[in-house]
Amino acid sequence: MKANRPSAPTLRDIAQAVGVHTTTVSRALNPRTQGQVGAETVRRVQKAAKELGYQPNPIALSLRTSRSRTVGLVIPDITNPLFPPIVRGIESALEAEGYSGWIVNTDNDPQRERKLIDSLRSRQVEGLIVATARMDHPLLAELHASGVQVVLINRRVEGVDLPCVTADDSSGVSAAVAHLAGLGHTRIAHLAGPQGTSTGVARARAFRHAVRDRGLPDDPGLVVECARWSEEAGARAARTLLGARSGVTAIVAGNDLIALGCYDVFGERGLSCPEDVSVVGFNDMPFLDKLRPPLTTVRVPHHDIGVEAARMLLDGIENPGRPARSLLMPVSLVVRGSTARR
Amino acid sequence: MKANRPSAPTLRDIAQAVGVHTTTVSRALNPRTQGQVGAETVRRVQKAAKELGYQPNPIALSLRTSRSRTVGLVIPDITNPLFPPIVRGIESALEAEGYSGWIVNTDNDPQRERKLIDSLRSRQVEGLIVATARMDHPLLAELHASGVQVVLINRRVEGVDLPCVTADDSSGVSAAVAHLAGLGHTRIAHLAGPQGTSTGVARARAFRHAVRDRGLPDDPGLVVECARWSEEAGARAARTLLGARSGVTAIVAGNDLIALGCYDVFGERGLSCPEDVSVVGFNDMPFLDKLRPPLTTVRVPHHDIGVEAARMLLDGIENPGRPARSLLMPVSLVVRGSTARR
DNA sequence: TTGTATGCGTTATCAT
DNA sequence: ATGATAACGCATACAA
Repeated sequence: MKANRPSAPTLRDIAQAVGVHTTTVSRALNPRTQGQVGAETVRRVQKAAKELGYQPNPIALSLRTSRSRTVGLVIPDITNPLFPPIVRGIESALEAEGYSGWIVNTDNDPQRERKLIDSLRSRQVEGLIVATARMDHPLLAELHASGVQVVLINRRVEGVDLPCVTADDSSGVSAAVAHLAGLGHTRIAHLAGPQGTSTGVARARAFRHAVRDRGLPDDPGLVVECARWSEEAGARAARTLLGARSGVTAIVAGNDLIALGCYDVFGERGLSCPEDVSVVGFNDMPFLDKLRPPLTTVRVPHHDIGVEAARMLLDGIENPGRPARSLLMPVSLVVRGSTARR
Repeated sequence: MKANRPSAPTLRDIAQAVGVHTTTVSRALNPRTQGQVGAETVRRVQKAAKELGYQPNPIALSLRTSRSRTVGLVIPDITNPLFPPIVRGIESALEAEGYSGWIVNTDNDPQRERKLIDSLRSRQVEGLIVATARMDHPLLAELHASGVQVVLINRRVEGVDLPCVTADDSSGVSAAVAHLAGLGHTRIAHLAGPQGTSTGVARARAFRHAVRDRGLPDDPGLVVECARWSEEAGARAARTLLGARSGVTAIVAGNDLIALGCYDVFGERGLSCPEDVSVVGFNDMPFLDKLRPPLTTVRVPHHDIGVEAARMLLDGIENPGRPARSLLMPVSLVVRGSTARR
């Protein structure tokens, strides 16, 4: 036997209960239009609404208004420990304004990304927070051109003036290099993130600057690009770097996962960290303090990045046409056990 | 200047282009009703639809049909590394059937949970996958009673016959105890998860059975309950356990986070693992192999749990009234460095 | 085989 | 201050 599920009460139900027209109920319940309705009527409508347990139907509302109080969260993969804290930050800021977020995972597949964003748009999301930007990203340029509200996190796009919230990559890398130089390291290498991403480029550039500023060798062989921001790609690049017998004693990894890839290669080659080689990561993802050895890394305020990105997006939704801002979030070096005096 | 964003084409646009009525277009595009339309008309309609880039409007569709091809994912906190793989599993199974999932984080707050589930329901989700079940959970009982499709993961609810997908806790704990006993440990303790959750109870019960079956002491002092499934709660319980000077040489932790709490306490007390005390976790969350020491744990097929839960839910949606099944997913012990011979 | 009419729940635009 | 009407995009009972 099917459960007897009474369908949710509508404006019409309230109207009937109170003895007024649905239009009046709508106005009485909408703070913006409440003034148009008699005070006594408002009172009775609100009472009835509460008694019936009225909840506005967001779907009907969307259909009518073409809005949804919803934004899309476009990330590569929620399985990357970087993203959950950002997502929570985003959602807490959205929630404060009565919005909510819809998460999609693109797996860095442009086709999939396009499909998912289409689906998001067909659901009338009012904006997009995008963490998958590549430097050359036609889809984002397209969206921007067609007036879709977009905020980028962690990444930028070349030649498109999109608002973004990123970590201060330059300061972070610089602090890492300073730390290693202070420990007496002179041949410092960089396992760079993919150079198709602005973050990869920014960190690599910052690395070269930092190294040069200290009068250390800016040998091209000391920078190896990783194909992806992953442990495996990091390991591959670390093998190249370490195979070249370049006398490297310290590595600035593009991010924590790449640093983990280094750990794997140290294991393979019988190198010990930090005795033989020091490593610094980037991001400070969870549980890094419990690794063997605990990873020295650059802490990034993920939650805050999410909060700021959400605020920026809501701001753009409310004030379209406002010029794009870029927010640089402060980072800090967290010294743990993976770095030691040379 | 506002971008000229042409609104998405509707059935009406196609109808106009082809010169038929919207009804005909609707039928021609709907596989189920295509037979009612002339083959030639179908062809022309489909051609026009493709040319115009028609995408059905899911909101209008929802309003009309009270469905949404959407399900709600109710989890405590996406920041817990346990959940992302499950979420991905769920989404891949949903995607295959044209469904998608909407994630909400309850933070284990019943008020918040109710609010979020209300919001999900008002968005016409066709079902719920719930990971936040407590043994006594009136809200879930309510939902079940009112005919909402629900599938539980990781947890069960007492006295309510809800379908669920869980790890085989009993086998996992049993394997952990067998492993430790095989290493010569006799005083084995259990840091149990919250006893308000079925998982906490199941693992604790399995622990006592396993210990007794081997003729080892089933001392009540050897089981300490953690207030939450967290590192901090695990540490607190570990302090209690280790403070009691009970001669414990091995610990079966309720889950990996609790095991990490043990690591913290070992650090505080100058105990070394596995020399002084062995620890086994549960779940095999990411990066455990890189801890100091690498954590021996019970691997749970998170992705598969997600896949099965989603399939079960879709099955329930398509065939309401089908009896609830409980699916037990196989686990396996992963031996690493946190356990050693006594 | 195709078209007409209606309604899902809401709000905007009129009119009263 | 309130009501009547229409429309958002779609699917369906009914008519032709």
